Amino acid sequence: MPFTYEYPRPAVTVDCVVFGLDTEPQLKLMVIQRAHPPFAGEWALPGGFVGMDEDLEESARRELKEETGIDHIFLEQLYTFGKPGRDPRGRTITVAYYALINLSEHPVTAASDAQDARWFEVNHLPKLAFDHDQIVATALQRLRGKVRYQPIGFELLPRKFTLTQLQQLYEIILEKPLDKRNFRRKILKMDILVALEEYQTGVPHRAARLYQFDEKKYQQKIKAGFNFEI
Amino acid sequence: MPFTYEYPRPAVTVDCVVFGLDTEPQLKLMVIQRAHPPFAGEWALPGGFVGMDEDLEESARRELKEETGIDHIFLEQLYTFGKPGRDPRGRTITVAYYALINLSEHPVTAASDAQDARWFEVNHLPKLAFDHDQIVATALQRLRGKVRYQPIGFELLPRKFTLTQLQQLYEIILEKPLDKRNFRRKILKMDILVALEEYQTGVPHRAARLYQFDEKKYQQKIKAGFNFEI
DNA sequence: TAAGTTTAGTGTATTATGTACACTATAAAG
DNA sequence: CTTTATAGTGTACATAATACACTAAACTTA
Repeated sequence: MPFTYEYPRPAVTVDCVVFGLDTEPQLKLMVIQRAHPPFAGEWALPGGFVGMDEDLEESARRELKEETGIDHIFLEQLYTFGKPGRDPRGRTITVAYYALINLSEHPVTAASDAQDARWFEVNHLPKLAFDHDQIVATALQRLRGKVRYQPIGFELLPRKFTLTQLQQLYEIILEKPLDKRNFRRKILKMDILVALEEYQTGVPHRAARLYQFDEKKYQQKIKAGFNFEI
Repeated sequence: MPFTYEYPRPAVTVDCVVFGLDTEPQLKLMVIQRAHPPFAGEWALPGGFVGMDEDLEESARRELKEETGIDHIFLEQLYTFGKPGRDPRGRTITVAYYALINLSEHPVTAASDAQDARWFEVNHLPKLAFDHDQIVATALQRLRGKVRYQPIGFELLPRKFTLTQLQQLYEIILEKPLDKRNFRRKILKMDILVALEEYQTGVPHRAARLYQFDEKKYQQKIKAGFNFEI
């Protein structure tokens, strides 16, 4: 049963707001330099057109891989932006996704569509093409809101991490200092971390214990209605 | 600067999940009976195609008005559904919105596109066309999550309401009983309600005081980072 | 090898918030 | 004026949030 009338249709794209964290205590954003008009040479979010037989999230993952080499990461739908005029080529609706990634385990290689792919500190972003500034602002708001009551922050850390790293992550996202003892008590009480018999290496001072996020325990606690507020 | 290549494009629609409440302690959902194929005669969410020069929210409001007569209500973007195959006519991406409405102040009149528009209790919904069941489930989840930390529930009540009505609303949405004294203390402490010098009428027992939601105070408190958890 | 430097790791007292719980007040109906 | 139905109120107890400072361990360097 095909469409009986054909209407003029908006173009549909996906865009990805990819947040990353490495050793520096600064949240970073992945941006690409556009190879083609409009806005050729300017910075923009990785993204592109939705394929006719592709699910939306699938499109987002494909574009991200094509343009930045990033694959297999946490990705969640953010919001859909569709104001007429947001793309000079004509009516375009974009479904925005946001992603979290641990930089030290995911090298980035600019590819095909993009001339260049780079990490910028979220507090020092260049002007972005289209309405991408607004999309990033929305993503930051979502991230800050969500991290407060869902432990998504682990996605930004290596698989094994110290409690100090975890605390710094929360401090960066929430933009406020946290008390070490209170933070540890709270996060350990959630009982979703496994303390490993391993310690940090290569530091010129006492080595910290490593922990791992326990996805299974977390899923169980969710079902039981447990509260993960920080 | 027009598009240089034209791709085949998905169709883009909006769908509205409209929750309503009247005197019965039951959350209701607005559904329409489809006048045309596909799924002619079946129940579905109000919605339709996005106009080429229309913002997404504008489309949602227009469709809602055309199909149900409902206008000027709380409306917020929910999620975008785009799995290939979700519409038998061909690839269709729908941007879903959810709305809250006070039934006693908003009569519903089925119009044009829809044969019939009706309220169903959310716990006794008929099978819905397309993937609309899933969209409703997502909306319910969002409503339950959101009502816990944002006072959006007022949208479901008349402008002037009693604290008992407000409490019942929370009990309906959260599906659990709340303590009267604790509830009142908490909600009044937020200081976003105005106690009126007016009382309920027409009840065969002591009349309850009426309150009004104070939008200005609420906006101020939001800016000050106030917490509205129930 | 002792002293210095740097971060890891730990407990307690105080305050604020959440929770559980039952009676009196008021208005209308009969 | 008694009955019925809902409105409206306070307190004691348990739990959670907050503020705060020292010792432990590992490496560096004199």
